[in-house]
Amino acid sequence: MANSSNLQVTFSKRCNGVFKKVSELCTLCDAQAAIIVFSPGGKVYSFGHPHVDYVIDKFLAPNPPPNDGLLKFIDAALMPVALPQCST
Amino acid sequence: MANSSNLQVTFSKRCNGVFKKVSELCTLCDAQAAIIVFSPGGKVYSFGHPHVDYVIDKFLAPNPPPNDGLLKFIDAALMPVALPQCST
DNA sequence: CATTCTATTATTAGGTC
DNA sequence: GGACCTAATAATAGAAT
Repeated sequence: MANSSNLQVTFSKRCNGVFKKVSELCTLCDAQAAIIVFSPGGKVYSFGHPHVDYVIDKFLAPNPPPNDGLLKFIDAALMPVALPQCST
Repeated sequence: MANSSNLQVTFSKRCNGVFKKVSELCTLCDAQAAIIVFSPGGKVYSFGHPHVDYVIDKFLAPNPPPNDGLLKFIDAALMPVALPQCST
């Protein structure tokens, strides 16, 4: 593809193509899926089956010990620091 | 497709196809994207550019102002607590 | 931006290994 | 589960609206 206005057109077409593919994957194969796309222009497009948020939640909070990825980071951030002891 | 073992095969093939399409969308169109798929068997497959978590954060935390949602939560978690004063 | 058109290219189901 | 093959189907770039 050539310049940056064609890029936007190509993005539109391919984005539609991907969304269609994801939709087909869900309906034909009985899968649950979510896709989030930020265009070069900054706009966000999303699709999810049964819902985007449902799939994200399921992804972020898996049943067997959820301490992975970002959640692990948050857990670390929430760890209480050792407070200075007050000597009387 | 016929029975349920073929369904698994079809899922594998189509899932790979979708991931390739998403990958192409990112590289060819300079987009940021994340996709999460739960197979009929319950296994999870994910892909994201630059990272799955990055895109999810950006999706969950709308831009204006940048310190929202999860990032805000992390900031709050990192805020120093008021230390008890030591009275002499 | 989205849609339509069309020749070209890529994906897919089904089979086999 | 994967990798490879092939005929049938679908997606895509580019130009125009």
